Amino acid sequence: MNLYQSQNLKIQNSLSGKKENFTSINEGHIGMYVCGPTVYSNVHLGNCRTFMSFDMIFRYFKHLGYKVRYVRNITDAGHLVDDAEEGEDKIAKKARLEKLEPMEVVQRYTVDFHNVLQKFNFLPPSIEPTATGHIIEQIEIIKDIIEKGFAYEKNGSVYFDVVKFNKTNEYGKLSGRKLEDMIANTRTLTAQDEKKNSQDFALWKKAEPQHIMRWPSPWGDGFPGWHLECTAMSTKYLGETFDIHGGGMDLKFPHHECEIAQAEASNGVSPVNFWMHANMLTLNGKKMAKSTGNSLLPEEIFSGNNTILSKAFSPSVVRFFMMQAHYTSILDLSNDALLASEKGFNRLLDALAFLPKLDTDTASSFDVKAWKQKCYDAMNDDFNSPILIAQLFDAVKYINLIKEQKETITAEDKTLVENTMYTFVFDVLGLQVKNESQNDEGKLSGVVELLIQLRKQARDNKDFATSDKIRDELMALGIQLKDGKDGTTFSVA
RNA sequence: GGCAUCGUGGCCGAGUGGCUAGGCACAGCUCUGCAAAAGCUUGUACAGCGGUUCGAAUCCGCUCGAUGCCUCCA
Repeated sequence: MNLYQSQNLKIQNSLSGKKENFTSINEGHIGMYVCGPTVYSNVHLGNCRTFMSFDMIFRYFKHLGYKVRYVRNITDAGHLVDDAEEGEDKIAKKARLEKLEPMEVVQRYTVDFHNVLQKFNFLPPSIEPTATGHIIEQIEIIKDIIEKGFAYEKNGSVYFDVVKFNKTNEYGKLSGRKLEDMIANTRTLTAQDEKKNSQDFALWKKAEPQHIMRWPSPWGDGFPGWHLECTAMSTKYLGETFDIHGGGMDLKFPHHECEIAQAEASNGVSPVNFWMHANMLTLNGKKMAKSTGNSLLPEEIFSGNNTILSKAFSPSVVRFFMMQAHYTSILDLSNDALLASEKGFNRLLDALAFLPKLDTDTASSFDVKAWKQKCYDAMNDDFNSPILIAQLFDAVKYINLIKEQKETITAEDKTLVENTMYTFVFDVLGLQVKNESQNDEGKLSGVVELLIQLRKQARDNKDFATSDKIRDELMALGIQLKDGKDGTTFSVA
């Protein structure tokens, strides 16, 4: 029996606005699609939060015993920048500025993206398809939508007829918008002469002569519209209707709304059972976005090379910080919050490291089985990682009290606590024990151990002047000695 | 302007019609030669005003404030 059969998982569905019991379309299997990054610059921390939320979700599904096909695309075809730069997409623009081929830009930032995700300990998705690798599929969908009467061609471009679609379907059901309101409130744009209606969106865009990224199509040379790639790739790899579609909150409208329209127009069925949206990471109370410059790169946090934070933070600390908030809540990044997370995370790791050394007893003074289920209950309630972490700290307290001999644990329960802690901390939350480079650390610890011995001799001889000198001078070098019952340890700041 | 979300103790951040979230900081205690570190213990908060209710921080209304989307964006 698989775990998922005994755990009652609920998921907040953006489509209904409610928390719903989760069942997959095919027993034991889950198809999940998450909108990936546009690779025209370095991935920033805000992007990472969304992917991290879904990484945690992916990990929990796997832990529950589901076979998951997790598809996360790479958008490498670029989108239009704005009307002032009609016909030139983001990737082509950047390429010109940097004197690079568009695919060179794509390659550079795809590599950067993967590097960052690896540092954050992300599991790779099952399939990571690219938009440019699925031009044929996208063209086929456009042809299909035109055939079904929901799109029209104009001057080499193809547009989706939202007004017509809305007569038989409901455009705006995901974002809670009404088409009439949208039309009434649209700002007048300059270059929408080709569109029948302001809310129509491009499925295919004619390429101007200087446009580098271009493909032949039945409507002439051009490139696919903004929303089509996700429909093409999700349908290809997960089917016409699949279990979960995720992405950032900011993609809800228009991107995901358009995806629904395209899929329904083409396949006649609603594409997704559960729409999940991860909320924004803010910096100084504002959304992080590359376009406004209000952003932090992961590398800047790991290195401490930035003007916002007082020190460097490891990927696991950042990950722990993010996991302390629910994925549907806005999370504000600050130095104080990261410092607090770092301390808390270290306390968790310390307890975890001590766990195997605990003495066991004939009885447990703590209901370990009930605690374990509480951990599952937290995750089953729409992946509530902050509650899970609160439960983990309950175990930390318990472990520490056993250490102080104020609580007891049986050998069997100890194993259960160990397994459960490891499962949730490492497998589900994806946290890692800080990995210090072995070579230099080895030498350093040899030297410090020697000084610790000398200090102990001095202390035994009540030569506190010498012992304090060793302690204080090391502290000044950023090496802190920690006196415990079982001797002295140290940590490097 | 339209749509939506949110406003929780010093800070971060869960939750929710009656029952201690948790982390960090602060304080007290234990430990210590003194410290530091570590551990334990404690803290009673839910923007404002009105309403519903036996009971609301939680539901409803209004006000104020913040944010997101409406244009590429995780």
